[in-house]
Amino acid sequence: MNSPNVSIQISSQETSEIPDSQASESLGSVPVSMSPIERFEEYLQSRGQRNTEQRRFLIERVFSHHEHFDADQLMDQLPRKGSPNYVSRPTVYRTLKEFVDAGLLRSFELNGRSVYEHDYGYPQHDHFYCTKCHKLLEFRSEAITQLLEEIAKNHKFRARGHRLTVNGICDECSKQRSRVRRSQDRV
Amino acid sequence: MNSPNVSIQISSQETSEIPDSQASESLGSVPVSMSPIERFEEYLQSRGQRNTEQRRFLIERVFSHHEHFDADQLMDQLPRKGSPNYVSRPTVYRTLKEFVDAGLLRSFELNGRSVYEHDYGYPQHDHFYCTKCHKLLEFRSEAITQLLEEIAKNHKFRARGHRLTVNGICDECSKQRSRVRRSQDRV
DNA sequence: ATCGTTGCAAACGTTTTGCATAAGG
DNA sequence: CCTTATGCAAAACGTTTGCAACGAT
Repeated sequence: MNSPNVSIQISSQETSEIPDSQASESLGSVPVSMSPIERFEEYLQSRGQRNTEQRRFLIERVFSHHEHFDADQLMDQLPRKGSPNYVSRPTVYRTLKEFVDAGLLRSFELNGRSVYEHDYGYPQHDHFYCTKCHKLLEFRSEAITQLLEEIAKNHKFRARGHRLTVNGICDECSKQRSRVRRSQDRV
Repeated sequence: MNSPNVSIQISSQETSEIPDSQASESLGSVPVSMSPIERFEEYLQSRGQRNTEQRRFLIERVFSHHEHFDADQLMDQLPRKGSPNYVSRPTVYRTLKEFVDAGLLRSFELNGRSVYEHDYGYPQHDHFYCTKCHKLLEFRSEAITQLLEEIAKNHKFRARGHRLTVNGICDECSKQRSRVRRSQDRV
């Protein structure tokens, strides 16, 4: 495999200032009253689409735990061809796209693949990406959102969201520094 | 073509606070005394690599003007097969990767392709991405860099840089809003 | 009965590779 | 000369598509 899969850890220690409550209008997430499943059903209905077994199965899996994943990782967790709830690769891709359209998931690109994460009902956050262990760590900062809103306003840019990834070395990897040391990582 | 090519405009109106001078240690760019070409020569020497005609030609092209580009866009500007300074596609890809390794270029992914931009000697900045006209606009904010450094420190994360893209609609497209209006953009 | 959805296979677009030849040092 | 770099062709990668069969409404 070329690019390593990405694992996830949540680091939710609020970083600074204002607690995350009133999610901001243009850059934050939206308060929630339905479950993802209900929300998706509504979405499908509103567009004359059908609530199939595969879609039901996938949404259940995807929202059963909070984790970042890509299409491959999701497929790996699903029943194999021949087993009861098999879902084909194209359908997985198609359905993930629908989840994004429906506002249930957000996606971003990392190492040449699309990574998905919960959006619906999940607070705005950004990521640290450890270039050593390839873990993706979440962090929240209302200050970033506010700062970006201000900057966007100054530039007359109508912001609809942002993608921010801070690259570097996570605490864990920093500590292991002198452990194995293969050849010396290019920085 | 699947994903639209990305054009670039620079919007360097400083957004707030501190002027960009002392580029910060871990997240900013580094002050410069050599030209990109000299710097690359040094890099090659230090690794026992060769300064070939193709590399010289490419670095000259890439640094002749400041613009974002992807491999395709670069290839389009280069001489065709048969012409004097033809450089093959694999070599373009290999060389771009070297430029990144050498610290001359930075790259990020957009719509499933790698986009490159000057790094060496170019100040830290981030981007607005207009989802309507697919233009990439630069903006600079020292405040973001500082905020991220603080957040990283709080999380014991050793930051080595970041990627930030604010998505939305640029001023120009906002004004044209009611002009054509194809179907109503999904938000 | 209709029309959206699925699985399959095969395509796609971007990037990478193996290898023989060319050329820098 | 020795080794790295190049160009070619072909592969690999993640993702998407056309289409016939299927299934929800």
